[in-house]
Amino acid sequence: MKATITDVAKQAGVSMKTVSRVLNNEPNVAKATRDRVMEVAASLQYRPNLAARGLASSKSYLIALLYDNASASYITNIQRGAIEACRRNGYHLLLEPMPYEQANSPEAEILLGRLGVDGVILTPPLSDSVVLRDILRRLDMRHVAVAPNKMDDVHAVRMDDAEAAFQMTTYLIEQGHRDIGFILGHPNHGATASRRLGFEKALNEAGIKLNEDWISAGDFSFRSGVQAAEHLLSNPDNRPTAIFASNDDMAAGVMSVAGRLGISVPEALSVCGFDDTPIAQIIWPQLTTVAQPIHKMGFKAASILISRDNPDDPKICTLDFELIIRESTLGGPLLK
Amino acid sequence: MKATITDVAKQAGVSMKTVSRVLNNEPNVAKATRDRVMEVAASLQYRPNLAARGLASSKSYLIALLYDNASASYITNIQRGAIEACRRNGYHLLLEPMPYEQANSPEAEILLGRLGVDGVILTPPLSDSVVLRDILRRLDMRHVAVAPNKMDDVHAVRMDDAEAAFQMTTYLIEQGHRDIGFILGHPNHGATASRRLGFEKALNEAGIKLNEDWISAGDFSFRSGVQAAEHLLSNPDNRPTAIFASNDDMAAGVMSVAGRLGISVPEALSVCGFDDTPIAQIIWPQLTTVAQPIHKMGFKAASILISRDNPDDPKICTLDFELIIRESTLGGPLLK
DNA sequence: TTGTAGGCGTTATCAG
DNA sequence: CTGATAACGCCTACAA
Repeated sequence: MKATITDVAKQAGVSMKTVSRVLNNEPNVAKATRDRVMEVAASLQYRPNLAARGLASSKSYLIALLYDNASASYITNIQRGAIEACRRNGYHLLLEPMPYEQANSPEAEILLGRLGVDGVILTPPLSDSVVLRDILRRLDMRHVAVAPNKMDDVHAVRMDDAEAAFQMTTYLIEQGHRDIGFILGHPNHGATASRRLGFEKALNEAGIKLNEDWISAGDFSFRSGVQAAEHLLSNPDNRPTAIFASNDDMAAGVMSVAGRLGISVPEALSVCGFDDTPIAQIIWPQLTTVAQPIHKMGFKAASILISRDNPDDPKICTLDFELIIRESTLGGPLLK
Repeated sequence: MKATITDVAKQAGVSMKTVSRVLNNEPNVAKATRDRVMEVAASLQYRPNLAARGLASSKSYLIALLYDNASASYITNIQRGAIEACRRNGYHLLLEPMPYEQANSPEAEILLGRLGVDGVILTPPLSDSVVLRDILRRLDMRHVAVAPNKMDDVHAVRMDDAEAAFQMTTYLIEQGHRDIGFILGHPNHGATASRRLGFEKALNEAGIKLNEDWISAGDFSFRSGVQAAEHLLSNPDNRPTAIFASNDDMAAGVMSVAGRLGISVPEALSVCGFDDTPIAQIIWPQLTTVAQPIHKMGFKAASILISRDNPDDPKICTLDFELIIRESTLGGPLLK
């Protein structure tokens, strides 16, 4: 049979409350007592029972990560960060996939209701669902959104997607490009609008007229990048000299089409992406992109949930991004 | 305040035990009673408290997924499968990363000890650690290994890696290749040895003498594939006509080197990988590879842990693989 | 600095 | 078929 707190208490000749105090690092325990308890606990291989602890304290020491079919690299990075924060505080991370469509349905409330966790991390595009955030609020569950857009009603960890897209576009313009194509992300994602905004703002400030025809739909998938590129590059006499895809997978799609059409990258076409996923360094030429601090975002999100201070006052944490310049954009018109 | 089982019992005019019976689908409840309880429970938005249930039944309804830095796509697929099985049974999946080196240290026992889950899924390379499996047995924790090699002392979900490598190599030989290079995986992974075994067996049966020089070290990373390819392709007068990489990332590395050296794939060099990760369809030409039923493995693994039958008799479940032939190998010597 | 009593919300036992 | 009552292992109050 497994040792319980009572066993430890008996062996150590103290009350169970004292053992509890020692185990939870509470003050007001004599050092000698503390040491003795620790010793006995170790010798008995005592492990606190999470369920019992949870029942008594009405805490579960569990955090749930809610996600839709985000890219594998994105989701694993968020996970790593969140788990790191959990480990430091004796928490564990639960995985809960939830299709975006379901977020607006009654099922969502049921699923969340039985979850019984201390907090929930929402990742895009779920973090953009107002309905979902309402449900969470109604259920009185702490939650934090990992999201690109500003929200003042919830805790949020974000990155300034618009600013990043602005800077990237400005960089392309500085390379001499004036004919720049843009591939949109999945319409459900808030990031899609933000990135487009930054793109358009940069063109605007540079006095370049927006060519609506060169803004092409996409959904963050490689395949959609291929289709968008086929559209953007279809007219040999009038095509962009640079294409900014809203993520790396779609940028890879562009490169693949360029290769097939004999358009050499970066000499005849500059390509850049967003996210700095592993693929950015695997394709050739390597991809210019925006590195998001995804790992750190996961860490921050979990930390906010775990910390007990000011649970009410919504806090927004904006993290830095970084432009990663690689070969795929080193061939702008200015170089010719 | 949240509704408890007692509230439901009062409202429905029955005892809490009866409510409990209804909720757990136990027999011996009159249909009328059952319906009434269900109704009240719904109207009260009653959700059973996991901690309380866990305490009383000494079950946590939690399964942990233990993993090292497996590839993002591998780990997310396992996750999806495992979660699916969990959901069907009211379980949840906990994520526990653990570096392979740590698996042999005392920390592992501590971490696992406090985990308090009903079962553990081990993924490669952790599933190959005898020490880790011993710890789990000592802690009396149910576990199932997702692993390529045969083990008769634990529950295991596996795929016949050796056979898959054998078939793939045989396929290459049938295409007319006799000079075939092989890139090994990470030495910590049991899959590495199995795949090599299958490769060598195929050469053997075809009466082709093994060229040790053409078996190159790797570690499953893209970078290591690049290095291995640089080695294998270094001598223009004597190089393999096909390279079989132990996974897709390394195969992508090979293609990248081939591109740089002006060796066209598949005309001058056939390349194949293993795993059928997304990258296999993103690189060009698309990669011939082995599709593992990773999702299904995760599902099976979780199902075994959840099911309560024959918990002692170790069961091994071998799943099917599939050879996926794509462009990267459609240029063997026979075609010329 | 330490201990005692009571309860957290379920499930299990055993009687009706 | 149903119900009272006792665990389950820990934490929170409140005493001492």
